[in-house]
Amino acid sequence: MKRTSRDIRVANRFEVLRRILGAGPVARQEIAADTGLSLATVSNLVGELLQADLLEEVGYQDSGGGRPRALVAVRRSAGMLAGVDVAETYVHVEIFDTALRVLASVEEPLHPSQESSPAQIVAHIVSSLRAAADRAGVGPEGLMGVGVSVPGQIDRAGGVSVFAPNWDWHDVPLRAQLAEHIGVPLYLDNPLRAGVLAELWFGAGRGRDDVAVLTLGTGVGAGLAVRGQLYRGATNSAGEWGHTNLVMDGRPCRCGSHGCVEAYVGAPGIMARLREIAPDSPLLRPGDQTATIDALASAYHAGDPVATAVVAETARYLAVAIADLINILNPEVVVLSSWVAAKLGEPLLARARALLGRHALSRPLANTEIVLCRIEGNPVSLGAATFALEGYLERIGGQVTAAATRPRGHRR
Amino acid sequence: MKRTSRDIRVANRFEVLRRILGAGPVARQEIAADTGLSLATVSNLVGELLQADLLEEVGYQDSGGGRPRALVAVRRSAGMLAGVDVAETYVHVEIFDTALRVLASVEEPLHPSQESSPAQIVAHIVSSLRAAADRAGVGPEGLMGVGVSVPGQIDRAGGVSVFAPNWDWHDVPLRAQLAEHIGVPLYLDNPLRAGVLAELWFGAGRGRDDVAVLTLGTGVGAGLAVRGQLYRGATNSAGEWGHTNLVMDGRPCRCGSHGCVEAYVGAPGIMARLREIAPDSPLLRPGDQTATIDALASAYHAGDPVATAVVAETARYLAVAIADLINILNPEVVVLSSWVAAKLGEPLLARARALLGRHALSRPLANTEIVLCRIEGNPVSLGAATFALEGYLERIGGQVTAAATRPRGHRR
DNA sequence: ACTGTTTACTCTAGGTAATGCACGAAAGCG
DNA sequence: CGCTTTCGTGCATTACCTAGAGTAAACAGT
Repeated sequence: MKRTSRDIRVANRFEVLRRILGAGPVARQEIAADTGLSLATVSNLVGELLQADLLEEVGYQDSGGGRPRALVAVRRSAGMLAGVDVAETYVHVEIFDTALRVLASVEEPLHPSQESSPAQIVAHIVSSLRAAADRAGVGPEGLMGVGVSVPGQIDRAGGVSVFAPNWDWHDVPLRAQLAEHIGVPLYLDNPLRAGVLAELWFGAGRGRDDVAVLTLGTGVGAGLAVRGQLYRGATNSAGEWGHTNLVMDGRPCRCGSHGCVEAYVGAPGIMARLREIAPDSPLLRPGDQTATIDALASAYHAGDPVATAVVAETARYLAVAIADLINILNPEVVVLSSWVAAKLGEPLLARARALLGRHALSRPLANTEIVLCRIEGNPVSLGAATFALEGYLERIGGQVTAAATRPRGHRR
Repeated sequence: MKRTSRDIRVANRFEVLRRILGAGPVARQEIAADTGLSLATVSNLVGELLQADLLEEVGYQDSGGGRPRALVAVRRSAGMLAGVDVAETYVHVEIFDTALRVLASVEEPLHPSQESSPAQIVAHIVSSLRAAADRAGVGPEGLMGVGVSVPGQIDRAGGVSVFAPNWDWHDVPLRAQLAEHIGVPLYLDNPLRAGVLAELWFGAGRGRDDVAVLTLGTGVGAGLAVRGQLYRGATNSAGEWGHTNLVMDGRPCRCGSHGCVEAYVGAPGIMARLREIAPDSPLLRPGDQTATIDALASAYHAGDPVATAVVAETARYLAVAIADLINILNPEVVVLSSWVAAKLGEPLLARARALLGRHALSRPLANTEIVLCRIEGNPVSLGAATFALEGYLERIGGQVTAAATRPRGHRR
């Protein structure tokens, strides 16, 4: 692992921009105090970002007798980024401004049975990206970068979908295929990693070193961050928490193994539990996970005993699985994300919390914050766009150091 | 996580010394090629280490017509380090030379029922350290540093044993108490972290980024390394793999939970299995884990069906638990260490390997090497001494750059 | 208005690191 | 005794971060 001083610079650049994004208009002094960097360095980095037109000075803050503090904020019109979330049943594209606020979004459905070839998926990505960019008033070539999240295992550096079980893809050079249609920098990765990036920049992971972001949806997994940076593992497939063991020789899992976490706390697992508890329940919508989870959520809030039993039992499994993660990784914060967490997260987490003490070691547990994802909109497309933002930040800067902000044009 | 250029320097210093320790006498050129550092930088770092007397030039290598390459090696007489492994039933001290070869070792037994106060343990550490240093021909004050591994959770920076379940210690300021008797730098941590440090410097973890070292003994746990560095987690308690779930509502574990990995693959767990399979087996030595595991090992090699069944069943559990770790962490290498692995590791690993494919995802599994610990002697005291070595390396250097090795005193 | 005070920012110098390049060192070869 | 080859190191350069000096922009009291 070759480390260079450039890495420090880039990390500091990330950090400064993150603070500004998180705190809105903010003074240099405050950034310096928060990051522990010297004021000179912050001033330098801010100058760099100002010159790159990513920031602007937006006002002044009285400082009680002295020179007022200039407040810097992200120049939202500096450019646009796109984040693409490709899932089994849809392609979701969002266009963001440089403050990562959604400007436009487009979703196209996918029909898993008929649409599974790379060419078809690529066509959907390209067409929905064009449509979204159009709505945001920019040509696709005007974007600063595009991040794409696709399920499965990704060779990020090569831009290759190494293996996507849902479409049975093997070594599909997705980035190259997309590059034929899109002439801006492309970043490919998977939803777990996009999710953790979104939390690190905009969610509960801000300013934290060690983070686990649990994706609770149809599939289940964890995105991990270590020392403030996304952790990928040896082959970019760390975080497959959904396929760790929960019950020896338990339910079969779609991964081929038995007793995986996913088989118990993923949406199909929850449906199976509902079927076990009440085979004829009207809450059960065969073939429709979303509707079933929705029905469970509203029945739970209405006090329905079947829904309560399903939630309680699911929380029992979830608690054990979260405890495992806490014991192994000792993270500062664990975030529950994705659609099952959005719909059922609150009762699941409340009940799981009460059980965690039975399984997690008490000291790591006491030092771990467990929260629901608070990011509005789709964290995966946000995270994908953040890959593009990071890529852009890595490219800027260099020889720019001196006298970047000379003409101030101050009031009066 | 504040990163500074000093960290880079220290990391490079570690890396260079690691190569020299691993490869024996080696030329600067080779180090540069291996590490990717420029020859100038390597020369600079080597000069620094030469001036600190940690290295010496030991010979020359013909280079076919040109100036011969000078070979540098560790000057083993440069000083001594101590590593202390404190366990439930013994205190084991080893004195090492600067190449981390054992010069002397002393072991004192502990009687857990009578000796559990910090003062008693400290007395044992101090007395055995004095005895060992004496055998190595050095006063305890002549050591370059002492690393101490004690079980439980450690506040490394503060040198405090935060919690040690076996002695029911809470917040014992062990380093301060030891410092009253030992006037050299002291480093406190736990066996999991010592074990992974030993593997990173001297074992299967050399040159690897992401490593998991499994400790299979009475207790079970994992030491983790990420990006080539020990991973501690938020409160220095990452790696408690032994207390992750293997069987929902399974065997009670001494941690208070149920169904933990430790309860199935730790030595007491293996004994319990033997008792289940053959309650009257002569292999069973009640109250003596070591003898029982020894008996199992030799019976296994003699083809005994009971021992075979016990090993096979244990391997089933071990395979699942290792698969979990591979799926979550995607490490490059997994090392099986500690005394159960030493005695029974070969058959356990052979059988577990055959089962791993059923539980671990195939691509991460295919990229993970799983090996037995090849370190001779006690990896925990070696790792503890390595903490002291790292501390020493962090302190040296600074203004030393110029003309360090001028008088060469070349042959002829 | 003027002067001092306070606070914010920037510039310069200095320290640390890595590295490319050139030159001296140390061989072998004719 | 040059000539060639290959090492190793000093020096200059570049790229970081930081302390501290200096400058800018306010306010307060004469």
